[in-house]
Amino acid sequence: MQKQETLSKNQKIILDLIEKSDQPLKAYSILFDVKKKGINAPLQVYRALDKLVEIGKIHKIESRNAFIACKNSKCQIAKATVFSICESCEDVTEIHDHKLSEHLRNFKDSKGMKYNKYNLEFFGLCKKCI
Amino acid sequence: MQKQETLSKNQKIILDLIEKSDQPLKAYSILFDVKKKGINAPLQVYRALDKLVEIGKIHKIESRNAFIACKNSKCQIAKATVFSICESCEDVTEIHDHKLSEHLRNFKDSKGMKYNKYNLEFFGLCKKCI
DNA sequence: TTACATGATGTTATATTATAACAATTAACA
DNA sequence: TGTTAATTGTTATAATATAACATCATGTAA
Ligand SMILES: [Zn+2]
Ligand SMILES: [Zn+2]
Ligand SMILES: [Zn+2]
Ligand SMILES: [Zn+2]
Repeated sequence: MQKQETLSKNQKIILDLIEKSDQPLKAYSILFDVKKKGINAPLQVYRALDKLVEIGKIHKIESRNAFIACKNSKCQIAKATVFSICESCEDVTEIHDHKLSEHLRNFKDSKGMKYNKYNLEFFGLCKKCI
Repeated sequence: MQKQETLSKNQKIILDLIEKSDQPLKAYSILFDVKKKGINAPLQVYRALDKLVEIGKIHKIESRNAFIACKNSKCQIAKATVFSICESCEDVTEIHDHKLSEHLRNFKDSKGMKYNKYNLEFFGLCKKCI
């Protein structure tokens, strides 16, 4: 079987929903919303989420246990992500900063570890909440 | 009442345990271990963990839902953390890299957000697991 | 010293997030 | 066409985390 190019039915339903939201969605809120489309169990949601994360269509915001669509065509693989998170209104934005990415991509620690992925989350207050 | 300087009984018990481990511990594994010391409920553990995180004695590894002691006297406040995580053996190390910290501390996004905290997790394979 | 405020504790119950295990179906492909 | 891998559906359960309430201890101030 060749590598999947098209999304499956459940994957499409769930990606659509996440893409329509500009903010991260939680798994059980997704579940609630897709029940009308015949997706009834948490596992169906988590399986689709896993796949979508794997192929880089969405990212997981680890500190929030929530999922947001990737709007950057460049990060087709979710291996290098940077987010800013407002601790007041919980607004989340994916950051694409070339200089920062370079710096992180080139980072070498003192232990000779080989990195293939990173996730950076900045916390603070957005303009509206300052 | 002035700001607390000494840790409470439960906080001490739980910090001791985490400091004895060089690897992150999960809340319910902590709970299991401290039952012999009279801590019986998850909430007692989570309350101590919250406090210890707040004062910078421990850090939460967000992608693993686990807690590790801070061994750096400088990061008394858990506001700027960098970790390397081996995806094979799950070994976690806190990274203190001056240049990287500077870069992250000085990072300004295009939206004018005011940051007071960040957390960066690198994933890969450690020397033993390559 | 009495009242008050704050922080910590103990306890029961419950909410939230995520996976195990198994059976059935669908889609690519040799 | 038979084989394999991916996906789906379903039930149950594991793992992570918080709500709500009562009590106790300690520092501050009238
Ligand atoms: Zn992205
Ligand atoms: Zn905000
Ligand atoms: Zn630290
Ligand atoms: Zn390793």
